[in-house]
Amino acid sequence: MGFYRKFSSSVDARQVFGEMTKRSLYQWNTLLKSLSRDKLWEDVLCHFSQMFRDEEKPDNFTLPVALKACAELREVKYGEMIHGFVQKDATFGSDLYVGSSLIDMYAKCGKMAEALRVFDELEKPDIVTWSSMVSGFEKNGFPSDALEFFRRMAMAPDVTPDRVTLITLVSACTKLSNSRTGRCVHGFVMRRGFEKDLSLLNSLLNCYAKSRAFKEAVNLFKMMAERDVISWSTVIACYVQNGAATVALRVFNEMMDNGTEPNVATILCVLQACAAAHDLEQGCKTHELAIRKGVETQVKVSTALVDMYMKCFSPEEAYAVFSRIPKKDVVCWVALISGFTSNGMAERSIEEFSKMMLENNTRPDAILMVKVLGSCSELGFLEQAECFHSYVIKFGFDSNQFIGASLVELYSRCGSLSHASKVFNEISLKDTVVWTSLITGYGIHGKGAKALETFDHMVKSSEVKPNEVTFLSILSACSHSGLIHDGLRIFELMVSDYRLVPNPEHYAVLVDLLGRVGELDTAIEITRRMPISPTPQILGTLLGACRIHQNGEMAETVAKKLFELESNHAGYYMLMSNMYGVKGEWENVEKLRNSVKNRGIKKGLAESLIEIRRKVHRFVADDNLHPEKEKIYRLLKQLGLHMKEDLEKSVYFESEGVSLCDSVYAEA
DNA sequence: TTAGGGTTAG
Repeated sequence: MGFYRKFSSSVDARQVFGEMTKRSLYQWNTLLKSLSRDKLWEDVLCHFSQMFRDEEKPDNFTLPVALKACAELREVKYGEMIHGFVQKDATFGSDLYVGSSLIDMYAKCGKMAEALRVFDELEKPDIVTWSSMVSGFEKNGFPSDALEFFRRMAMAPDVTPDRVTLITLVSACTKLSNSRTGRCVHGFVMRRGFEKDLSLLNSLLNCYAKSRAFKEAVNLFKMMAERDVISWSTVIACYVQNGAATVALRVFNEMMDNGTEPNVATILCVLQACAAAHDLEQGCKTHELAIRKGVETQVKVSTALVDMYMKCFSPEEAYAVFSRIPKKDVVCWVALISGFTSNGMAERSIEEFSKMMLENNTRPDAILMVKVLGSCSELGFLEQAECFHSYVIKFGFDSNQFIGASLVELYSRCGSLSHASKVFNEISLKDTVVWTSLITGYGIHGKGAKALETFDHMVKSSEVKPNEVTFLSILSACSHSGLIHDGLRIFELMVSDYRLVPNPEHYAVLVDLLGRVGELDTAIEITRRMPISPTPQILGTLLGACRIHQNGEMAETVAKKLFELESNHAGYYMLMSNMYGVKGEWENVEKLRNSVKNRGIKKGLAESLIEIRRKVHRFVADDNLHPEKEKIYRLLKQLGLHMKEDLEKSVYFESEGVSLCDSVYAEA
């Protein structure tokens, strides 16, 4: 047996090797293999160099191991040296093991031209060398070249793709979001007898999920004979990404009943589902699961928990998790800061941001800055906006388009359209988001004509195209300024010229536009004729319009439908109750309020509370409306309790910012 | 007696 034996670790191998006085080539190879098995790449190269010094000539077994180490360490210079050695010796020229290792080394070091040169010199490449090329293109960000190379391979004689090739290919399709090719590969997989290959099917599942082939993903999952934790997690994430968070949670429970043990990745996507479904109960259960598995303080898990608690309207629980994170990164700060803002606590966001800057061990990035500017814009203090603007310039973020757009939005929300348009004009490369921000700014200040002018300018003088959000902004601007004909024209433009499919929000704005000017019949007609079924948001808007124009009969019809769809949104009940109130139908008011109480509607109340807070903030932020904003703002700090105690009254005044603020002011 | 390519949930 001699030196050869299966070492349980490279430590044993090295020890035995060290004690030897004379080493054969085979013994060198065994040692190198053993080191590579333990991923001790530096040691591999170190011993490989030693081998040269001992004048032992490496053979076709040694070279792949050394090249693998170069690939893993991205040591292209060393790899090139080995390549030089290979070229001097004709015996290596036709060796496919050496060839594929060279290709892989160059590919991993990002040198695809060199990899291709090696490949082209091979007389008869086999499946592994072909696959190495496909994988190289895929890894270096050229997925379409990977597909092209695969096509070349399919034409070559004597090579048949195996499971590794197919997995690489599916990965390329995923990167291209190309579910069509994914489907072809799927067909091939089934025909060639790979239909039971779990990793391959999981890759396909992921490809469908990522390339918006929702139905295909679900169908594939349903017909899989075997599923592992990856299959389940992929499909759960797929449901979440397609807006079906409740289904995602159901699938998760099915997975647990099935006896599949969840892991960190599962926990992460389930937390996302809880956040999207605002399901605090399931969220807490998942939190317990994370604790039991000992992964709660992993920064990704904690971040997902912070996000979940924030989206479930529990900012203090979120903060508790956040404060336990041992190594905070910029992403978890983003979750905290944006979470406070969306809970109507923008001031807290700014405080936390200051803390982060003081701690001085996390560098803000562009995303964080966008969030902070967003928090600032919720508060609406011009001086603070200017301060953050100078910060943005100081740290060199001002060339970022997203930040540019946020600044435009910030200044317009602070009531300074002149600052907003100044920032806008200074942005050299204006993308759709930047244009949209300015249009939105004009819209929220009731400057519909300016918004239309900007929109026209965007369409005529720039190369960027308006998208769904731009249309939502411009439609909303028209609605707020009562520009009904322009609004209808724009809606038509969106559908016929830009071929954009209106989403429920667009229909809601359209209904709002018509509702505001009393065109209730037309609004109803539109909800009947639109290709989607009416959402609570659309019906809610319609109900709001009925209230403005005091059309009780229509309101009751709409409300009936609305309550069927959304039975626990307190705001809609309050809207209806308000209508009855105005007409003095107190019996109906009482009936509705009781039904709210009996249903134990809480989440809806929390949502309304946040909405109200936002509205008050915005109202207070507006310079023109209130010169004493600082004073009121201090009072608003104590708002939480006041609002909760007097919630119904607050909701009652929801759309009249002035009355609401006055009532808060008076109370305090 | 020893050697080469791969992926997937977040």
